[in-house]
Amino acid sequence: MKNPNTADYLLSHGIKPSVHRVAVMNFLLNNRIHPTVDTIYAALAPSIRTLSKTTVYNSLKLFVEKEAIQVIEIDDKGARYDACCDKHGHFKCLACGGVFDVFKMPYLNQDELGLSDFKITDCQIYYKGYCPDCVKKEMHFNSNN
Amino acid sequence: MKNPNTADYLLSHGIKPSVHRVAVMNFLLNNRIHPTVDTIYAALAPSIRTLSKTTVYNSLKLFVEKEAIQVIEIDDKGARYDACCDKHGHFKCLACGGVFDVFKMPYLNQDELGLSDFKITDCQIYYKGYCPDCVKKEMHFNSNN
DNA sequence: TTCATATTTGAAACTGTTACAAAGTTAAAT
DNA sequence: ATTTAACTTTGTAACAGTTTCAAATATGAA
Ligand SMILES: [Mn+2]
Ligand SMILES: [Mn+2]
Ligand SMILES: [Zn+2]
Ligand SMILES: [Zn+2]
Repeated sequence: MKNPNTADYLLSHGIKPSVHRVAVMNFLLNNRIHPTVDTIYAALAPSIRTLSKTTVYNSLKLFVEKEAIQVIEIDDKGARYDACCDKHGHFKCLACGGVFDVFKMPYLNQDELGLSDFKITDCQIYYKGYCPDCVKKEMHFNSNN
Repeated sequence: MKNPNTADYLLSHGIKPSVHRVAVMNFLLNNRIHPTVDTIYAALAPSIRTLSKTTVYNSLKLFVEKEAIQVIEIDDKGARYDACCDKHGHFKCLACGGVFDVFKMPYLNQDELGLSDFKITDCQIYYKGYCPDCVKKEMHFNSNN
């Protein structure tokens, strides 16, 4: 499970690859589901008995700072983390809570947007609604997620 | 201050125009600054001595449900509220906290996005960075807002 | 005035996240 | 091997924004 590529990936972003950090990064690289902190912690805690949730928070925050991953703050139900740093949008299903990539994005030019005099450091595009599976199942009225 | 147009606006969205609701809606209509709950409460409390922050929360939630306003959840520092329900993006300055409208948006077609089988109910576009004023003042390293 | 209904309040609960001091780990220098 | 300094991790408590809820208040029709 301790993929050597994962340690190299962290090193290439100036992150010291501790055992816990490698485990968290590895999970993100191998589970492209935009997991929450709780999902990551729940998945890793059984096999890493000494892992604390604070360490998951610490690691993810560090990864984001070092631009090894990106964070998706699509609602106030818990941030999602994405090992893919390419510019892309996200769709969140209000029924099942799943987060889907939206890679086919229109080209956005800073001048065309009327933001010539701004310094843009980040752009996030969020869609919400119901995913194909939930549309089929008519699961249109769920509450949480 | 009790603008009759504001009561009519609420009524047209199926909202009973109580004194407090009219005050909150009125503030949003006359202050297009994407205010937070705290900003609204701080502005109204002096003149409406009996106003509670919970009522501001209640009113805004109702307005959003009835689609009389829209909510901008651009970060976890407090939701912003916008009397303009037209589809547009927002830019938040990381230095001064100001939220700016981005009306010149590219056209986004559901099929072109690869979301043909999804049911899209909402789309939000968020930019972050530094506004022209803060770029000039080189206020690039503020913490809060 | 009475009654039913709707609104508002204030306090407490809740959620995701952060701060922090103490404890543990690592590895270079001695 | 031992010391030392720097870094990592932990667990708890604090924090911020928001929601819940029962009690209090207001509204308005009969
Ligand atoms: Mn993604
Ligand atoms: Mn706006
Ligand atoms: Zn779904
Ligand atoms: Zn600014």
